[in-house]
Parts: sequence; C-alpha cells; structure tokens
Amino acid sequence: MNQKRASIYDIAKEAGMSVATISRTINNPDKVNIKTRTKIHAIMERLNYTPNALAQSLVSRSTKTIGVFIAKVQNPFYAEMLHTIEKFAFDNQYSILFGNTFNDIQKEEHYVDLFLKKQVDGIIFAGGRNLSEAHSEHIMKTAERVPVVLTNHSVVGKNIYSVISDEAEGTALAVQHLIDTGRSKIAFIYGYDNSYPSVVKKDSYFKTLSRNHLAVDDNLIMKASEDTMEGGYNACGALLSKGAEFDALFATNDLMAIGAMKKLIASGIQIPQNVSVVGYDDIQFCNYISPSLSSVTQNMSDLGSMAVQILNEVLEGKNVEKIKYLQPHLKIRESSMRA
Amino acid sequence: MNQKRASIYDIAKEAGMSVATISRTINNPDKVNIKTRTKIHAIMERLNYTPNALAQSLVSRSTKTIGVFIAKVQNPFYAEMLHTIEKFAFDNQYSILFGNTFNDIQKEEHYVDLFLKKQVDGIIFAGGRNLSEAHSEHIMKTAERVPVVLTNHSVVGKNIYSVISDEAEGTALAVQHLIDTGRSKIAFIYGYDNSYPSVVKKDSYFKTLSRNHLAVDDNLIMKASEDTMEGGYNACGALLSKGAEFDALFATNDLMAIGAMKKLIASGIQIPQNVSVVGYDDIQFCNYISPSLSSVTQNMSDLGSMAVQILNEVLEGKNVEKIKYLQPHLKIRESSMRA
DNA sequence: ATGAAAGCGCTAACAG
DNA sequence: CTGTTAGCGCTTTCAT
Repeated sequence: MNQKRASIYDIAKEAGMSVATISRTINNPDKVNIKTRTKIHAIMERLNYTPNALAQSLVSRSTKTIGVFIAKVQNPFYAEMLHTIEKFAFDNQYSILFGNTFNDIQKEEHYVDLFLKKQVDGIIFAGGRNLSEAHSEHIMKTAERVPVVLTNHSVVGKNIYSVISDEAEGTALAVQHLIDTGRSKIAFIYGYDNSYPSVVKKDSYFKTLSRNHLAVDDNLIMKASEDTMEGGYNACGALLSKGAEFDALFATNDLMAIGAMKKLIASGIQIPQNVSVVGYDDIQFCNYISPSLSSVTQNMSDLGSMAVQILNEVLEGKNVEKIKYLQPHLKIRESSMRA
Repeated sequence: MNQKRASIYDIAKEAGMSVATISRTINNPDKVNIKTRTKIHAIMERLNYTPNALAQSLVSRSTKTIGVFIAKVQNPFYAEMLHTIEKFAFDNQYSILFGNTFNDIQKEEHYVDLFLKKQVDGIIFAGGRNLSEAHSEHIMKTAERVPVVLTNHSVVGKNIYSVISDEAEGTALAVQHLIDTGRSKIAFIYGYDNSYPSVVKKDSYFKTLSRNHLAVDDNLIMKASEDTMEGGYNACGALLSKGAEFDALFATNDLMAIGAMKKLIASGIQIPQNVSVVGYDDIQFCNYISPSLSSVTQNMSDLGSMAVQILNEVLEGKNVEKIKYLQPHLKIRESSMRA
C-alpha cells in the first residue's frame, strides 16, 4: 500500500558509504566530514527518509513516550490537564500515548499492559483514583516497570510520585466561606464513595461543620449517580423532592454544581438569594454561566505540568521529592454572594 | 533504574527451549504442545515477562498505533470526539498517540514527523483545519506515508479520507429557524477567517438570509479573537458597544455562543425576549446553562467513531468511500424560543 | 573520518 | 511439535 520506506541501508548504498556513517550524520553530525554529511543529507531528502524510531528505541531502550491516563476527558477539568500535560511533554520531546479510563480498572489494566509492551518511559495517572486495594496493587506493580506519577492521589511505593492539591483544605475554604456568609444548612453532593477525592472532601466537610459547631444533617448529603452535570441535576432533584431544607450547596466538582444550579433555577429557587452554591475545580465555565459559579481552583495547569516535570526529572535520573503539594484557592463569584 | 526486562531468550533458556517455541506460544498457541505451553506460561509469569512491542512491530511492520490530532481539547466538542475516537480505537486494539495542535501548523508538522518516525499506522486530524495551501500540501505529503482521515474538512488526494457533517446545511437550519421565529436582524459571530468551518458557515449564513430576502448587514458580522467563550463574550461586547442592533445571534460554535450570552445577560438584555441565540456543536453544556442554548448537533460521537472505523477499514485493506457525509440537526431550546 | 560487525527482541521461513 | 537462522532498522564499540 505505502511504498516501502527507505532504510538506513538504502541511504548507505546510494551514498556509497557504510550505515555507520549514515547513523552518525543523524546522531553525531560533528563526527562526520562536512562534505559527506551534506551529500548524505541530500540523499535522505531525495529518498524521503525518516529514521525508524522503533529500531532506534530498540537499541537505545528509551522511547521518549509516556502513557497518560485521564479519568474522563469530557470533564473540562481533565481536558485542561491533558492539554497542559501535552504541552509540557511536547516541550520536553515526549510523545503521549493516551488512554481515557473512566475509572474502569479493567480497562486501565489492559491499557497499562499495552503501554508497557510499547515500552513507554513512564506513566501518568491523572484523575480521581479508585481507593480499592486491588487498584493500589496494580499501580505498585506498574511502578516495578516504569516510574509512575499520580495526580491528586497518593500511593506509597518505590518509583511512585504524586502531585496533589490539598483537597481537604480546598473544601474547608469553600464550606467556611458559606458559613461566613451566613449559611448554616449546607447540602453536600459528591460523586463516588470509593474515590480518594470524594472521601477527602466529605471528611473535610464534616470537620469544617463541626469546627463551626454546626450539626451534620445526613439528609443534606447526596451521592450523585455520576460526577457529571446530569448527576448533579438529579442529585439536587432528589434533595428537593425529599424535602430537604438547605440554604447552601457544595458539590465536589463544578459539573455537578452546574447541574444542581440548573435544577435549582428550574425549580424557581434563586441563587444565591435562597441557596448559595460553590463548586470545585474552577473550570472555565464557572465564569460564563449565569449566575457565575464560585469554585475552588486547584490550578489544573500546575497539576498537569508538574506531573510531567516530575516524570521528566525522574527519567533524567534526578532525585525528586515523592510528593508535591499544591495550594488550592477559593474564587468567589455570583453564586455565593451574601444574600 | 528498572531491572532489565526479561526477553524471549531468557524465557527460552529458563525453559530449555528455543525462542521460536516461546514466540509461538505467544502468537500461535495451538501450534505448541499444551504441556510445554503451560510450562512456558508459568515461566513468563515468574519472570514477569512482557513482549517488547517495538521488536514485534519492527518485524511485523505494524504498530497498531494511530496518531490523533485534536484542534483544541479544551473545547468540549473535541474532548467528546477524542473520547469516542479513543473508545473505538481501544475496541479495535489500537493505541492512540495524541497531539493537541491548536491549529498551529508548525507544531502539527513537528508532530507528524514524530508520529511517522514512530511508525503510526495512520493519522486522524480531528478539528477545524486550516485552509492554507501549505497546509493542504502538508496533509497530502503525510498521506504519502500513511492513510489520513480528516473530520469536517476535506482535501482531495490519494490515501486521504474524510467524514464531514454538512455545516452549510446545519447553519441554514439555524438561521432559518431564527427567521421563522420572527427574527430579521441576525448577528453572526465566527472564529477564524481561514478555517474551513468558518468559511462554510459564513457563506451559508449569507445564502440563507438572501433566500429569505433579508439584507446582509456587515455591521452584524463579528470576528472573535478566538473561538472560545472569552472570544464570544468580547465579540458580543464589540457588537453592543458599536451600537449594532440585532434581535438574534448565531455563533459558529457553542463556546462563543455561551460567551455572547453571558455578555448579553450582563448587559441586561433578555434571552430570548430581546435577542434569540443559537450556537453550533451541541455540547452538553447547552442543556445546563440558563437559559439553555439552542444549537446544531453534528453528532460528535459519530464523527469520531466513523473516523476510526474508516481508518480501521483502510488498514484492513478494505475499499472505503473517500468521503462520508453526516446530517446535522437543530436542537431548539430556551435561548431561541419565540419571543 | 569511516567501516565491519555484533546486538537490541522478536518473527517467520525452513528443516527436521 | 520444535529448533536454527536470517532479518526487521538502527546504534555502537572496535578497528583502520
């Protein structure tokens, strides 16, 4: 179908030289006479030659490729992270093998095998990780082969690094802000019972309430069917239809918060007059919906870029801290203005 | 750093067999005695063996890897496409080498070289392509090496396939709908002068107006600085501040439409009472903002999945239509209800 | 400055 | 059913 690609031998024959010289003009040009070098370049041009990275990697034992797992690209938060990861990877000459895992551990394992076969230099797991024992083991097993970087999740082990933004702190900021602006019945919508971020946030929500001598009302805590706008919409609907009374709502990500807002508005509830809303992630849409949505930012670009940087340094043999922390910030917008 | 990986030779030695047998138990198990097969499997397990795909691909001349270029993952429309592409690729055993190009032709060329070196089996360009001569040539040159599939853009040439949704038709649907609901001064916001989708949509906008005997008012046509929410916000602001009068607004993608809506709302203009708004792409957010946004859907998942399917069939040597068309549909929501 | 040859890990005839 | 071996395209000593 595609004409056979020219190999280094074809170039050598055409130039009347040995393959070693061709290889050198590619990798160590200065070790080659400038005249022969230009001659060879001309031939490579003419034959439309491209080095075969497979062969190169086979001997160099490095592919300059990293595997990147994203929980769910559909969430703009992760899309943004993927973007920054890609940008920094590109700048550091890495290619990205991409996998959207949907937190499906089966799929993830399958992918890891695949990437390992393809000899990736390292793997980044970006996104809310599963808390199961099995999953931790899987990550540790992966780390036996290549360095692994996790974002917003931490597994202790050799060859495993993480960059995490302090989600307990971020949640505390959000909840405290709601309390400080006069709210006391704060609903809490979250996505998954067994994911690290959900657990951390729920715990912090409890603590912040009790620190302020507010009782926890189980009726105000609602698990969404999934951490999407639809999930948030339905969770809020469930809250409403069971007659829960709340004057504020915190959702563990912006998508769910946006979905919940839609439901509130559709139900004739005023934001923030009747219910104040805060989300998490600070995706761009927060600014552009109406009313604009208050949110906790975790500097997604930093998360992504640091993940790549860490991996890059590890691959360069540098000594790297196993865990880096990022500080979250609260962005207050219309949805949580004082009533 | 990482202990040397076991090779097929290590397995062979350990098992007291030749590498051929090992290779066979991996690729043609039935040609191997079941007893030796299980024995070998045990050893592979024990030595934590993974076949090296580089070596395999070097001889098989196929990597089962495709390169995927996305214009901008940050746009949920493309994120969704990436997702479906990934899903279908996964189902067909392909891995994805991912590049976010931002329509930067330099970066794209660099990436294409890289992917070609890595011997991808094919390349998908997803997203609004550049109209320049140089760019078409680049695609054609790429297609000399591997099959290429374009979404929503078409370049005629050997080894180039495209799946395009009829954006002229989609735009006509939107504009006609605005006219049919009593609007006559329809503002038009678009992103780039030299991108295929923009050109097609603008042209269709003109035609639909004139088909309805409506005059084109240059004052109502506004180019955004970029095809984002911010771009739409600012473009709408520019329209407003120069005193343009319009009772409807069509933006060539949802992000810009959402940005424009935000500006309208911030300016005290009622949607749809004063200005009716329609976007393009039908991203999920359309349903969850308030008021919900009417939009033209082009079945992003179909676009993505068909792209992979086409590539897959081409790679399997099947005969495939060079161009497939998809039919767009208009989704009417609150933002363009009759005033 | 250049060449010969071994080896990276694997597959696929060909032989037995 | 199993082994031998050439070769995939490239890099890298070791000579010259």
